[in-house]
Amino acid sequence: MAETPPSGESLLFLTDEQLRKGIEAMFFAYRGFTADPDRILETMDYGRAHHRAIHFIHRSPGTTVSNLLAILGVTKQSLNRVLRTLIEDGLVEARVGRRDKRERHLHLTPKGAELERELSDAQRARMRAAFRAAGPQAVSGFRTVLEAMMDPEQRKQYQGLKEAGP
Amino acid sequence: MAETPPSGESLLFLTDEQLRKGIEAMFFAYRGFTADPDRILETMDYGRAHHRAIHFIHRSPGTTVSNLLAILGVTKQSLNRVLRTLIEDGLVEARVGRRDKRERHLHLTPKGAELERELSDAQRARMRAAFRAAGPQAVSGFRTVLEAMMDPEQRKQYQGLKEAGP
DNA sequence: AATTTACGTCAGCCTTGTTGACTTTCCAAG
DNA sequence: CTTGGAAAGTCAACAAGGCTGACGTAAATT
Repeated sequence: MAETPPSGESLLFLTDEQLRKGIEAMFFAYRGFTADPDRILETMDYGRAHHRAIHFIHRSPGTTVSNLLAILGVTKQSLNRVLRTLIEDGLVEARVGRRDKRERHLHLTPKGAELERELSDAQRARMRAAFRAAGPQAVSGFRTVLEAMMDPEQRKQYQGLKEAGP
Repeated sequence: MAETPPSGESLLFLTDEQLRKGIEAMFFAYRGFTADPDRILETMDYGRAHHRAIHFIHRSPGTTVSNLLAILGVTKQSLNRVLRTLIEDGLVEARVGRRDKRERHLHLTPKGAELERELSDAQRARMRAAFRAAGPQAVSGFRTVLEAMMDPEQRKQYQGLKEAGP
């Protein structure tokens, strides 16, 4: 495909029209991105907020409530409502910290892990199809732009949440 | 089922881990994407729903309510609430259709256009910075992947809303 | 001992989405 | 001309999921 040369002249990809296309691409794609899990969730009593909590607990088992708060960027009251139902329904387990007993370390139960798999399977299937159709080079660009679009704090969360903290 | 075996060349960009990164990139980037307009909107009595309406009316002046409904993917009751306040506040004008007087053709007033500019300036600034940092090739990939991630209907809206319909 | 931190909870509010039922307007087909 | 149905608007009721503020408790820190 005819890529623009990296020389200084073609800054055409920065025109307002191109930017508007980018903005709308984000809007429409995000809808597609959430559509599949949403369909699954709406058959249960859960919503997108539950999905997010489950996703990040799965990603970082043993993470604390305040860690999750920082990642999700919501208030503790809002998160607590979600977390409470997940714990009541036996999808999430909150273990009191060994070293610091004020902390609650969050884990998915087998049942929670099962729902997580169901949700992320659906979401990954779409992402995989999109990735495959677009090819590795496009995927690389996709990730580069998205990362550049994040707030610095969010970028840090994105890059390095390998360990759940001390 | 198992992973598709790497057919010679690396399909490593389709691993579950890579897909998970893509999923989280979408999540965090979308937050950044909406952050700037949200900050502006919260000082007024408006929310993200108002922004979306204003954006698409600006994009397709004279669009009808049902057009907007299809683009935004919400119920007319939900859209109507937003639209009503925008009309009351003098940001949007609803002109009765000439050919079909049931239709309302939506236009931004000067005041509405001013808010649109303020909002999209903020959003474009971030998008521009991200595009510039990533480069044209990455931007191309970004758009390719996002497009592949949309639902077919959304993709159609994305590609061809040049004209406001018959 | 006093303060700070982590978490939970109650109460109340807002935005933005949903359904369902109903009316008005008006184009177009019979 | 009548009528069916599409387009638009409205009212009512409700839910999810954000928010703030206030308060309580246990545990760690100073």
